[in-house]
Amino acid sequence: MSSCDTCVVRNRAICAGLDNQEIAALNVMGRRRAVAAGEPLIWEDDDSLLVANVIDGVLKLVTSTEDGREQIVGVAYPSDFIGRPFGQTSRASVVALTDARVCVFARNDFDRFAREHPELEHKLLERTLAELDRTRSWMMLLGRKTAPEKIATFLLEMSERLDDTGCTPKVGAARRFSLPFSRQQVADVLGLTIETVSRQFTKLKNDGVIELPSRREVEIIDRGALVSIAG
Amino acid sequence: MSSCDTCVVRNRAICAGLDNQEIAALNVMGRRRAVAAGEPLIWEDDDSLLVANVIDGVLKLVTSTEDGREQIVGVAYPSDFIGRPFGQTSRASVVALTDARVCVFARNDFDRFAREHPELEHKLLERTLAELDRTRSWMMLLGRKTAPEKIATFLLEMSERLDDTGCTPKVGAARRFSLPFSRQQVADVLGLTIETVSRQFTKLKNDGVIELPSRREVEIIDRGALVSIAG
DNA sequence: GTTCAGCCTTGACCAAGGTCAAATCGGTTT
DNA sequence: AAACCGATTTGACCTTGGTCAAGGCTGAAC
Repeated sequence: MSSCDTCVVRNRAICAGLDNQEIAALNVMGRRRAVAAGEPLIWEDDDSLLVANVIDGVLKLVTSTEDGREQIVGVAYPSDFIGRPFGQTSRASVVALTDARVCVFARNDFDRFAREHPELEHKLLERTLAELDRTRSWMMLLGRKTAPEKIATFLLEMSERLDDTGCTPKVGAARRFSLPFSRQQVADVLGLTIETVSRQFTKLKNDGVIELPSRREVEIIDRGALVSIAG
Repeated sequence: MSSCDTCVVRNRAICAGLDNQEIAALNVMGRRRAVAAGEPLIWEDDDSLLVANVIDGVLKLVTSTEDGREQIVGVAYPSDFIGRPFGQTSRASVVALTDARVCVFARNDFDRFAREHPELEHKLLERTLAELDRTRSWMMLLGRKTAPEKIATFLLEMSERLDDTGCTPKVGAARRFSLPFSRQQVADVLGLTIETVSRQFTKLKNDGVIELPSRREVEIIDRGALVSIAG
């Protein structure tokens, strides 16, 4: 029995829709790997040697300047695809934010397999197009939104992606969730400093819009206010 | 004789590599269209009804907030593909910056054709992955770079994309070029205001890094300085 | 239970870049 | 040549968010 048979993201990842024979072939090429929180999986500007599906956990895609400034350019959740197929180098590092499990493939093998399986390439294309849409709307946030707008938008997006109630499949947005990000990482997503993030969080709490039961925990009290701040 | 036969981007656009029969089929589906400078081709949040290849000219992809702030999230040059295949809505408007010619397809027809021609989908995937890389490095610029760094990075990118010397195929970066952007549009690309853009241009001129022979014209005098400012 | 280290919050201050207003420039029309 | 108009530049001023420097929490280790 292949590990794909027991894969929890089997029907949501790009593997969905492949027939048994194809899954078997993929299964031979790939292997599961655990990545501890904080551990990198792919390095910026390195040769692109591997690609992967996220099984569980959350990972960040990050680019840095020489003088150490960081910008998180993407976040990968379970069933997301990471890495740069059909290209020589990766232009972002991939680092686990939480303990994560991924299903990794050598890029060469994956590229070859993908070219032979149009259905897989199609899935990858759809995912890449959706990611491009999401990335572009994040550009609007980075270029044109104020700090309060950025924070509100971020919290709303998180509440759609995460859910602490254990309710699966998710029904809309979560009221309460646990951030996979430290304050610094929130700052790196939004193009702000850690102090500004902290001050905006505190302000939302004081205004009764959110509760902060612990450092990573967020509870949305007044979603309407958040939507209106997000602009 | 099909218009593809005389198409100047025939070997660079996603049509490259298709056989004669495929080109003939595409040719039946598509039609050429002129878009005047300033004229929109696709509207944000509209149903995604068409996709296109750029034949010549430059177009911007732009998203706006309700209160009128704009962010240019992409720029399309000849041979680039625009529009949102395999999706119900477009998340950015596409507007011509210069007079442009495009080769448009009804999205439905294009989607169907693409699914039947894996080689075409592969080309589209490669292009989309490259665009995602470019978009992500622009996120770093928007989130983490200062105004002088943004302007310098922008001018260097423009000098690689544009060339007034008429030298084709291009040999490296142009020393002198004509911006397809107004000052306001430069501001909308970089997440700045028109005044800041103007001041930074003037400063670079006063420092002897660039010349500004006319409003749209730029000549790079000291590329090294520009690279060092870009960081 | 104490200690410790790392993360987070808060305050005082500062500067980059935004805002508002006016002047200037470059083309075009008359 | 004069008038005009939109785009750009420039100047004065101000706000947002960054910087720097203490403190305060919190959870893990002992």
